[in-house]
Amino acid sequence: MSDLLQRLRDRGWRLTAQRRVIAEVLDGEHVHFTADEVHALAAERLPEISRASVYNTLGELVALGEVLEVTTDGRAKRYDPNAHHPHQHLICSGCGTMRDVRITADPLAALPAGERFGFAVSEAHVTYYGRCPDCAAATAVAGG
Amino acid sequence: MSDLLQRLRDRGWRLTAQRRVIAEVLDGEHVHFTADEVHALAAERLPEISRASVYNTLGELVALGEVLEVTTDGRAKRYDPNAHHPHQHLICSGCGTMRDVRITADPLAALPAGERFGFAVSEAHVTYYGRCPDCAAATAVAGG
DNA sequence: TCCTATATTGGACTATGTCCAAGTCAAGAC
DNA sequence: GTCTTGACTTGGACATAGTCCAATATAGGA
Ligand SMILES: [Mn+2]
Ligand SMILES: [Mn+2]
Ligand SMILES: [Zn+2]
Ligand SMILES: [Zn+2]
Repeated sequence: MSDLLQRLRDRGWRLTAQRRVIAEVLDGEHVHFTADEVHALAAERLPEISRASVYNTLGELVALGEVLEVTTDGRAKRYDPNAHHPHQHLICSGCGTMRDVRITADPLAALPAGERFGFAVSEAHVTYYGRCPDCAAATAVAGG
Repeated sequence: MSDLLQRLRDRGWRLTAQRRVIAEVLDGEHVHFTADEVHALAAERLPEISRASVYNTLGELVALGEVLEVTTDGRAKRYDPNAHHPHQHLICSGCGTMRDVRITADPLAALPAGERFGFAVSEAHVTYYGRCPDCAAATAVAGG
């Protein structure tokens, strides 16, 4: 049993077939699926799983802090199981691929007091944009 | 005539009543309205303006680089007329208020080569989260 | 004033996400 | 192993944000 499933059981969750396949789908590196992608991948193993269960389970995992919700484009939210290692994101503006990255400076230090408008600032998200190697190669072929 | 309307005319845009009121709505500091908010405010001056025209015009302004599209929560996109002065955003996690902020370090410098995965990285967006003074005061009263 | 390419409009349609009442089932009790 | 029950799942209705289109209107030049 995965660490995630064990933690969920410790919290009193019933380990249903639906929750197992969702946990399996979310197991991996650089995983940032949309709810519909999670549903499609889960349905490969458990064809009758419903969209409602996927949304329910993802929402609960986010509430527990086991999964992060990431919204970058104006499209569907993405679900990130890498919740226990703080990180930022690098996104390809061509294909949308998203990589986890770790940065070497604290972005909070770059926000001077005079720019805080009296807010109690607690968190910063940094999102990098660029072209991935695949998209750069495709542009080179197509565009000259 | 505003600078924005002048630039649009220079680009060959027809200056319709709809485009004028949308430009008026977008004139101000710390403006980050949703499309529906732009529509409601524009309709105060021009009641018959359609949602389609608001979406059309906002989309064109974004394509021209006159307005920035900002997506932070999973809700509606926000439209930011402050496109000619690079800035980042500070958002209240209580009420959603968004302020423009300028930071003192280049976030690109914090992303080491080993974390770039072969991407040609071109841009970074930093979003700060915290509680605004109003929401902090409300919490202090309600929560003790 | 007239013409016409461009812009606007209402409404149908798509995508994403939420909610609910009815049925199902995991897991503890025995 | 069987029973019991409250938690879980489900399909479908509903909500919100956004796109698209054919018909209509109009800005601005001739
Ligand atoms: Mn991630
Ligand atoms: Mn802004
Ligand atoms: Zn790419
Ligand atoms: Zn606030």
